Amino acid sequence: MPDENKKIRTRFAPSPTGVLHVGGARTALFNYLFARQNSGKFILRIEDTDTERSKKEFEKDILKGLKWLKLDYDEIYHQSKRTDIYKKYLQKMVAGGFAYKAEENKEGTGKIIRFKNPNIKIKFNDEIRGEIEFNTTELGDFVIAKNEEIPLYHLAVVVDDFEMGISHIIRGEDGISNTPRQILIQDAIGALRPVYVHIPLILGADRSKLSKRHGAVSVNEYCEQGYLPEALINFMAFLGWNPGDEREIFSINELIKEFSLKKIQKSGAIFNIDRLNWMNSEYIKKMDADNLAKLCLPYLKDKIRNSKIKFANQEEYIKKIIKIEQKRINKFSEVGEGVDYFFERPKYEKEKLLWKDENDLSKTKSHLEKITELLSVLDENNFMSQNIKETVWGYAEEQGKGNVLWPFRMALTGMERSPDPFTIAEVLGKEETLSRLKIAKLKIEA
RNA sequence: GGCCCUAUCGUCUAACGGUUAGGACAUCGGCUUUUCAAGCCGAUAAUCGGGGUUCGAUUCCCCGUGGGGUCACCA
Repeated sequence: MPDENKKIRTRFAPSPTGVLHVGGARTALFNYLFARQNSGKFILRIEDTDTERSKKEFEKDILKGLKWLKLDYDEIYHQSKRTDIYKKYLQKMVAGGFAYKAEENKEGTGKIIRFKNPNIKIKFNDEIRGEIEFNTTELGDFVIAKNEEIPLYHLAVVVDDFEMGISHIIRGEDGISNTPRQILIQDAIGALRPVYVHIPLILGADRSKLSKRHGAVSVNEYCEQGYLPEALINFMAFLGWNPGDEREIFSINELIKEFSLKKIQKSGAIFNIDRLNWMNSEYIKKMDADNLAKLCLPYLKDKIRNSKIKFANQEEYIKKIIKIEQKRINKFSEVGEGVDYFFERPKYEKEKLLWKDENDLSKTKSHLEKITELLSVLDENNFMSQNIKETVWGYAEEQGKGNVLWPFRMALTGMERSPDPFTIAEVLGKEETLSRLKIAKLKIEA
């Protein structure tokens, strides 16, 4: 148990050698939650000591992703700007006999610095795994810097965590094997040992660590596809953590309140996009119409521009479509899928107008004529789904619902699967609905 | 391969050593001879194997096995 009075400080320390994927974002989230829960500080540290592999574009991606997820940090550091600090420790370690200069480095820019391994057993406590023991003999005299100016990962991490007063190191399970080296360095520089929390990894479909190969895309791509940050946060939190009861939907504030290191899972979790989709759809269903319309609109732009339908009131028309789609879509990018009939007249074979239990097209034609007749008397301003349904329903029940409603729907959409014809007719409006019914009729006659 | 971590439905997971092993996603079916969806209801589906400890192990211990991670002058 950490000292009650000790300031909680956590950090997320990505290296900008790749995008921010869900694995990294989830690590950031857990650090964020724990810091906020304890009125502590959440620190972002860009580990860009490797100038070869570090790229500004990746750093931008990471920053952008954290911002989108609203995981705001209290302090930010770049290791590339801290070489003087590392140098100081390096010199101290060499002077103290904890490290020594060895052979010339590969670039020929000075001598590498090796840590003088005391070859001891290191025991440390992990908050979620308990005691872990390593024999450091197998580590050898590992390299901690390419030269005094160029520190390597282990040295930089330990110095920074110490200098920044990090109380809890919450990181991926892949950090476990790095821990003994880091503890060795800690002891050498007289640093306090932080609390270690190694969280389980997020795995790809093939059970291996998330990497570029299987869906380790930037969280920003989830943004582009129309996922809500709140949904992604909720989803990621439940990968390796749960509240212990059966609740599933948690806002960030609820997470902050209920998050607990003790309830973190020990084994890895496979990233399951179906579950993310479901969760996102839950959040979409709760959105108000205006906000939803605003966020969906970009995904409809092309269809609107190329539309062959003339809109009486485009804004209303699109809003109605989005309202219909709200129940259906998992993410905003799906809003335009399978709704082409709202933007152009459907194309279909006349045989499609036949309900499965019917084989007489002339009957289908008379049904279409009857629907046309019934709808003609409806006032344009009353051309609402409910009214349309009431107008047609009696006839449909009398003739067999499938016999009447299937061709009605087919005439409007040309699709075997779509929303019901009443809803669609309302959106299309009286004029367009009647036109499509007429086209269907002519098709049969032809 | 060495070292380390780990093991409940297909997936995410719940279960003070005593439960008909629970929930969610996905799948399938019903409400519904109008469809997609939503909703409600229902179904299929799991404690890796072997030894212990115990009156009793999903739970504790050991050994296997499976899975993962890590073994750079990367982070």
